[in-house]
Amino acid sequence: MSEPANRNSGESLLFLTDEQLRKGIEAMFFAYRGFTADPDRILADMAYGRAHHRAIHFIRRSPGTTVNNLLTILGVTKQSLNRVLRTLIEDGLVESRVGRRDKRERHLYLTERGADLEGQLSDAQRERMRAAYRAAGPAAVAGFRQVLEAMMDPEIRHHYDRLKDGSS
Amino acid sequence: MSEPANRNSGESLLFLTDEQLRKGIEAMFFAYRGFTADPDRILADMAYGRAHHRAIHFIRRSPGTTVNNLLTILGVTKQSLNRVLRTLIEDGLVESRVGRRDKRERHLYLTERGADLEGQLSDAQRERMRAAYRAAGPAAVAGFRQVLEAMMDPEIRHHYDRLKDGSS
DNA sequence: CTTGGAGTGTCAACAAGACTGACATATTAT
DNA sequence: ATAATATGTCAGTCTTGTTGACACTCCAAG
Repeated sequence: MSEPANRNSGESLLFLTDEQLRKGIEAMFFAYRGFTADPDRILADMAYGRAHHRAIHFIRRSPGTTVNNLLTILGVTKQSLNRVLRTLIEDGLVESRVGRRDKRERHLYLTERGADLEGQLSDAQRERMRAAYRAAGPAAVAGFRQVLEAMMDPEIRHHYDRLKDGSS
Repeated sequence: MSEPANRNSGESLLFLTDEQLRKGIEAMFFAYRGFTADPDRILADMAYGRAHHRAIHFIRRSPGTTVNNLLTILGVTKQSLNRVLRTLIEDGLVESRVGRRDKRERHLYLTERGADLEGQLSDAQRERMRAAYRAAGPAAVAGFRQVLEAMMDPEIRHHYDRLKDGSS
């Protein structure tokens, strides 16, 4: 193929072979396995799974969020989320309060016990993230976030951006 | 909280708050959704799922790989993989050849039809990866890979490193 | 005030894809 | 010969996702 010999450095560095992209795809696959490994190990001992982890993560992140909002963020059906929420509420990890303005809505909060579990799971996951950040260095971390953000669907990106940012 | 006012820049930039790490965790979660979205859409029309995609990806990557090897890379049980492989072989997307040195082993190859599907799925996934790489720039891509690699379990990292690298 | 629609909860049925455990069969290594 | 390895398969379970249907509460528009 007739690739021009000289271009500016930005463009030439952005000539990406299929093999380079493939390696990036594999990095995502393997890294995600590591990313979920620690919480999964903790959850395996209890009657909970990854879905419960996700629910309590985002409830802790946005206390008082509604079921519908959580639905959108998690990208699952209400039936699927409801099963998870029901067990968490029954077990006393999550509290569901009827909305005062709109009584159809349920606002979700972690109980003390729920916050305990969330902390335990988050600690494990953050520890791995922290170790990876330290190993890679600050510049790498910035790049990491940039690429991940560019990989999100625009709608999802919108929800992501609305979550409190810890970069300040 | 007696943080020394002056440290070297590397250390001070590596002081990571829980909120910063939390944001990174969420970035992984949302980005992985985008990462799998395109192949999932294609597969939804067929009788295949994400598990089939993973299998043919790594068969295409390491033609002639054995069942046991694939098992380790994918991190699933042989029963789980066998179900997937069986359908792929029955449908003529994957060929299983008895090993010539060790006749217990089965070496796996994509057929022409299998390679077609693999290409279709990979094209979609690579396109998103390429777009994200372009949007973030070359420096970000390097950091992205560094952090992901540091996040992998050491054993898995070993398998990852052994796959052909496209960075040359 | 009635009616329509939105937000929520719940029931039932189902499917993908993971798991464990047990067992069969070749084949190779000791 | 015997033990270990590589694979395949059957049976059962679990988590987590899906559709579809239906009821209830509440808000807002007519």
